[in-house]
Amino acid sequence: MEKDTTLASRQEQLARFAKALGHPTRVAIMCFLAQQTSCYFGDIHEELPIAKATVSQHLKELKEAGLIQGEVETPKVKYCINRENWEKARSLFGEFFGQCLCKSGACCG
Amino acid sequence: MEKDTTLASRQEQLARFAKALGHPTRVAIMCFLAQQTSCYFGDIHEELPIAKATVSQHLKELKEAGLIQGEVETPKVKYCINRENWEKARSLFGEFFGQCLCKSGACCG
DNA sequence: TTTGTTTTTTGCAAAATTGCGAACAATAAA
DNA sequence: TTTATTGTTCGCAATTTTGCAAAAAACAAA
Repeated sequence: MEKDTTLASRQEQLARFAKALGHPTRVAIMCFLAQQTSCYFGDIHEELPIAKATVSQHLKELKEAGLIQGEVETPKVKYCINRENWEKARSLFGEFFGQCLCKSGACCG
Repeated sequence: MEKDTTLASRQEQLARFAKALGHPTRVAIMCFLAQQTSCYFGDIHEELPIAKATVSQHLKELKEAGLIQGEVETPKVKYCINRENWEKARSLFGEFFGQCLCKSGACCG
């Protein structure tokens, strides 16, 4: 089973990542995770002015998008960026913004 | 009135852009606009397997996020990327993915 | 076993998103 | 004026998202 790298599938993957980043709280979580060595649930919750159930929900979405991963260290849970997928996202966004710079002089004006 | 460049406001702006890009159809529209010299509504609609009302709705959201702009050329409407905001988005995503590369050796593992 | 700690899940309500057909708006052409 | 052309808006339904409190899960410690 080969990896699907068609334009459509890359666009879908980009949209999936973008959707996960489409909420300020989730962007804040990603930035926080990127700058911390310890990243337990409680640390993340402490940073945010929202209920822990809500934090958990946002973490779940980031996890399902593949941007982060969680590791149980009973009774805590340590969260971190999923480096492999993070790199994939970086690459897709890079390609997206690269090709969309109107090289051909397209666009209005 | 100064421009707000706090971390929180940049995160919010990034989330707004990301949210607009959080749907495969809208990503496809952006890619299409970036590669065309003519970009009338009809051309965009032709590319997509969805009703024109739906296309119009997606264009409206991209416009409200500031990523594109429309210009009436009766009876058509010409759409194009909003270069200024596009550059702003590119910069924000660049910063985001740049700082989140785990420079400090943070993250698990 | 009971208690305590940490996080997830559940249940609920409000709001937003998605998609479509039909109706409408704006203008040019016949 | 009537007719065509091109897009937008409206009204509707189905689904998803967002946020929270309360309950549940998982396990260590007393």
